[in-house]
Amino acid sequence: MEVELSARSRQILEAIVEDYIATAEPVGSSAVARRHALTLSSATVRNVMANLEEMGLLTSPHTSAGRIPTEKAYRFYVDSLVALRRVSREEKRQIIRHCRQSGAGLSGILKETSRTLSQLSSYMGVVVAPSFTSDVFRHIEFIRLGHRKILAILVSSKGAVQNRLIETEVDHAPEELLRMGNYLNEMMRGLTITQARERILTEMKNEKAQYDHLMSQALRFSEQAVTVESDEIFIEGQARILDQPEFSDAARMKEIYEAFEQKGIILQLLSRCMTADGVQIYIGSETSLSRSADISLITARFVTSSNTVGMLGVIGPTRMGYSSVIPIVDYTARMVSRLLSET
Amino acid sequence: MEVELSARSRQILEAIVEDYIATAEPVGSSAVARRHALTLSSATVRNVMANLEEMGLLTSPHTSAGRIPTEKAYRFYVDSLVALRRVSREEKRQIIRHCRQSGAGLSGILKETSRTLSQLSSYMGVVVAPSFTSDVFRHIEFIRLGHRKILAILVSSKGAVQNRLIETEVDHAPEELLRMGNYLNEMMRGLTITQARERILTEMKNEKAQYDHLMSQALRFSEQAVTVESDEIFIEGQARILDQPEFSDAARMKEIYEAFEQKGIILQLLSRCMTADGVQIYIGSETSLSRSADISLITARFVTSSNTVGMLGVIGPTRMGYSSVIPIVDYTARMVSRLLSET
DNA sequence: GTTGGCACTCAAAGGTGACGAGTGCTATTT
DNA sequence: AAATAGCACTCGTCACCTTTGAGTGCCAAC
Repeated sequence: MEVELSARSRQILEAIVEDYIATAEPVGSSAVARRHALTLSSATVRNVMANLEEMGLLTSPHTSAGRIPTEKAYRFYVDSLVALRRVSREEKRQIIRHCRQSGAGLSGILKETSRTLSQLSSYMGVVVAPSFTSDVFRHIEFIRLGHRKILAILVSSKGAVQNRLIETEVDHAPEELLRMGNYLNEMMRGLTITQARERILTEMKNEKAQYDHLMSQALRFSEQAVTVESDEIFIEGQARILDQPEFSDAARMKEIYEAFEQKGIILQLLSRCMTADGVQIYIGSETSLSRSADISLITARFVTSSNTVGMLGVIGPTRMGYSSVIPIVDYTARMVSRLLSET
Repeated sequence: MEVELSARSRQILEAIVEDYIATAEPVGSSAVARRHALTLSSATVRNVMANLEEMGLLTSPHTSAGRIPTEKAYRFYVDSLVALRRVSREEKRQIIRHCRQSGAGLSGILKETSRTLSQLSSYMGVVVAPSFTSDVFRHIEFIRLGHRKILAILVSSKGAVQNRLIETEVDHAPEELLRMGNYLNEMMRGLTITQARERILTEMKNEKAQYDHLMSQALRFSEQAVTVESDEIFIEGQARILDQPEFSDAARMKEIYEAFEQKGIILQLLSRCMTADGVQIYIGSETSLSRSADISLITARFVTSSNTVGMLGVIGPTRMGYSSVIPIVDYTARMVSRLLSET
């Protein structure tokens, strides 16, 4: 889908896209001629615009309104027109400060990052925690909470913690639990969570384990503990999207909010981005989010020292301030990667 | 603010409130006379309605519309008119099932509860986790994650887990961390988190501790670990509120969503409910949530075996189906209490 | 190739009047 | 004296119309 355009057409298209991003109103030929101090009359611009419309880059909502960029136009815009803004010193400061300040483990950092993204972009921030499964196992522990109830705590080397309540058939003494823990910690040292899980399953079939009651118990408990729940995902700044005029109507918004309550959808979407490096941009239907709502998504992945991969980004209207959001997402991903690699 | 009303006035008021709850439209005199098969003409109803308006229980948006209940009317309605529906067998089944199914510790249960509340009421469900602080301390543990980085894990007897990343000045060997943990676990056995915190602070001034380097380190770490973050709060079903006609306008909704992003506000609100037993109902301005938005809140507290208290409830429009939501909240609170007391 | 001019289109905004739901008052019935 | 029927009145809603103006497309002129 290569688009060939003369320099002038490009210039005009850029002007239209940026105008529309700024105002959310269809932009007319005279507005382009005036605002951009091109040495062109509106009539000429009109001719060019007619061309662009024919090429599927613009549409008019009706005959006597201005024109609106299509998805294709946004695509072209971000691919070859947009002049990326620098991330300002102040923004950098904010990103770094927020990354660091949060005290409460991995979740805390990521949640704070999501909030920062939302603040700086004025759209929604979204962060998907690195999948636990490829993290390296660090520690497992069983704590007796009460009669026949124990809490399993699983810690990865990145500080991600997962805990799970387990009901047991018999009551276990703390010493037993300690021995189980030691046994498992020994067994799973250095493995990733996925590997650990496999190891547990093979061990369970092992003859020796089957005769040692305590060991078989330990294996069964740990099998529950390493079964990973759905990934953590942080979406912040949902209210901000209401500022966008195109979402001021209730039906539209409902669609979006419902999409987001199904966090699974986003997860699926984002998992696609995991493979590629650098900033990824999905415009409108490319997001395969709710059918019609004009949503765009700018994401980048971040990595940790143990090579697990997470995702962060910004969700906003197609009519989004790409020139400033793209660098922010990029920079934030770098910072988070650096922070998480300092282990 | 006692309101004295004749039986007939009460009946009519009830009819109006319920009609309005059902339709969200101002209700007129003839509608009342007809729908309720009272042996009264619309003219008579009009007289009564004029009375009720004088008493501040009704308002008319304009001369020739029907009338709308005021906050005061809702208050009176829930205090002395409403006929509570039974919780249906099916609803009970759902509540119980959802409470139990969730595997992932306390947070999981509470989140699921919030979702269930939202589903059954068709409004928003909200759950505030029992404040950790009055929970009994169970276990503390330090895990070395990497160079000069340790993870502190604090577990309460109810299975609530809090973890915190700590950067240390020197690198600690696992054995040291183990000894610290043992020391602290011994020291804080049987105390509540609050008491444990105090204990730590007094110990830190203790001479003996000041000379034992390891001990003083342990105390400093644990002090960070027991410092409680903001309470956990689960709000589910935010999209549902968009179904309510009175919130179909964007400005209204924005107000609400912003209020909820500031979870602190809700927390403050809910903490008031903690003291009282049974179902609490806050109507409109009583919620002291966003000034104007017509929001009501139905809450009940739940308790755990260790006597910590959490809050759950439903947030909806003032025009809410009180007769069915109140029993649902009540029943859910009882179930959650029972579930959490089974330790 | 660019431009000015002009006829044309169409949504948005404003105005008008019929309609009807609902009220308040009063005279009348029970 | 309480309940009702009747009636004039109010006022928002709806359907319909006109006006306005931004914007287009096309053509003839530069």
